[in-house]
Amino acid sequence: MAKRSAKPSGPGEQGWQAQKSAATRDQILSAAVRCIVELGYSRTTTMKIAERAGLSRGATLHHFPSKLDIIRAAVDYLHERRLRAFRTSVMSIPEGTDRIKAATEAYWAHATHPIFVAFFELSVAARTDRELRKILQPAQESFDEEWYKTAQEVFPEWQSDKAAFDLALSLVQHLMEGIAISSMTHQRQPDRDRLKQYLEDQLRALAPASIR
Amino acid sequence: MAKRSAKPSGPGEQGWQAQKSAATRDQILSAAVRCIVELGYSRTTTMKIAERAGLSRGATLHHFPSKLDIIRAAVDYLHERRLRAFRTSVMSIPEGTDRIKAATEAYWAHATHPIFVAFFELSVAARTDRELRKILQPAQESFDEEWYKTAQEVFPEWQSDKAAFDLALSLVQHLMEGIAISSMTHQRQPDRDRLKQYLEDQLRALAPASIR
DNA sequence: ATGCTAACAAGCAGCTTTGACTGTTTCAAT
DNA sequence: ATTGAAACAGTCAAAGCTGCTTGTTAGCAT
Repeated sequence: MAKRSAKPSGPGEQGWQAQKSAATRDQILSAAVRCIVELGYSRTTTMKIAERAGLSRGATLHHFPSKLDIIRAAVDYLHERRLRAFRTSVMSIPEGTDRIKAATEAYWAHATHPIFVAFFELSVAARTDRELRKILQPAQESFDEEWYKTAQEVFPEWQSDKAAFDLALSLVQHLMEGIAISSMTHQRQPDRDRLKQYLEDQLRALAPASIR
Repeated sequence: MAKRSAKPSGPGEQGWQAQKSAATRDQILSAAVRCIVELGYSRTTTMKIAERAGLSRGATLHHFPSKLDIIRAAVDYLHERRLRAFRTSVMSIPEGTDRIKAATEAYWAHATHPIFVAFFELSVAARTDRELRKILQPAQESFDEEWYKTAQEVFPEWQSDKAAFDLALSLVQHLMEGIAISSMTHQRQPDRDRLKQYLEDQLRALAPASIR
């Protein structure tokens, strides 16, 4: 076998083992998320996760001693990525463009992303699973806060009419998620685009004139 | 033991056994629905169902040879009651009243009813369970049709503007269900009443002047 | 009254999943 | 080089769930 770099551990770098370990951890969590999306939460087993991660079941159990530990880590993993994806997509809205259209598109992209599907699966399972709910709740609340703050940053001049702003956010959130969930469970939804267009129009009506 | 009526089986009546059997069937299905609502679909087992129905597991397996048979029957059971509840609540709207308010209240009552919760649980499970989806799909489609027809009957003069009518129905359905689902998973939703009021206002804007 | 059948009860075998335990290889420090 | 620890792999017992099969009671027809 080829000898690797003799230097064991630089200041910022980590050793081979730690690096490999982190990579494997990510593989496991990624596999767990894929399982949740493809099989649903209840059919997600440690074996299926290991299989998709290309590891033995013993290996995954080495990194995460119990199934719930995987889920716990997967929630953090999902939360981080959801926040990042959402923030970057919203923040990348150019100055002069139609912010309302861009923001609704951003939320729609979020609500149809596999990450959202995974969160949704977990949320539904958490309804009847106290342990899971305890794990999930902080992430949900954190995301809600963050998305509210982000919206405030994108529409600073809307803060003059806080009631309308809050209503608009609620409307976006619940309607978008209603449509997205409906498109997950029922497979057809003929009015999706029309509803999205309608939502945009209504948001414009709620927004101050300066946003239009 | 007291002798029961010697007449074995009148034309419309059924014998003791058949009557008892039907009652037990209903107990089982009712227990199954309670399980789905309280435990979620995946944690609903034949043992838990039997326990809640006050029967042995063997007895339930006598009436429904497999678990999926119970689910199949439970879907029909739910579908029937959902339709009946929805129809009666909508049809009982008095002539002179605010039909839009009454109809939205009716849909809200439907979306927060345990029957809807059960259907929702099943829908989510069906996303990743082909067998269950095959069972559920007809009931879903049937309900969608029925609720569309019912709405047409309640608002006959709205049929002049079919596009607006369809949009309004989609809006009600997706927004209401979005709110309802959100209130199942997240436990708080401060803007629920405000959103409901907003929805009503928007429906009035979509409706022809004759409805107001 | 006497079979016959339906309504239940109870136990058993097989499968799946989980967590723990044991063994093996690879890395890193002395 | 050797020793210790971490990263894996594989096996095992325990528990839960399902469906089948056998046994018991109660209604129904002849």
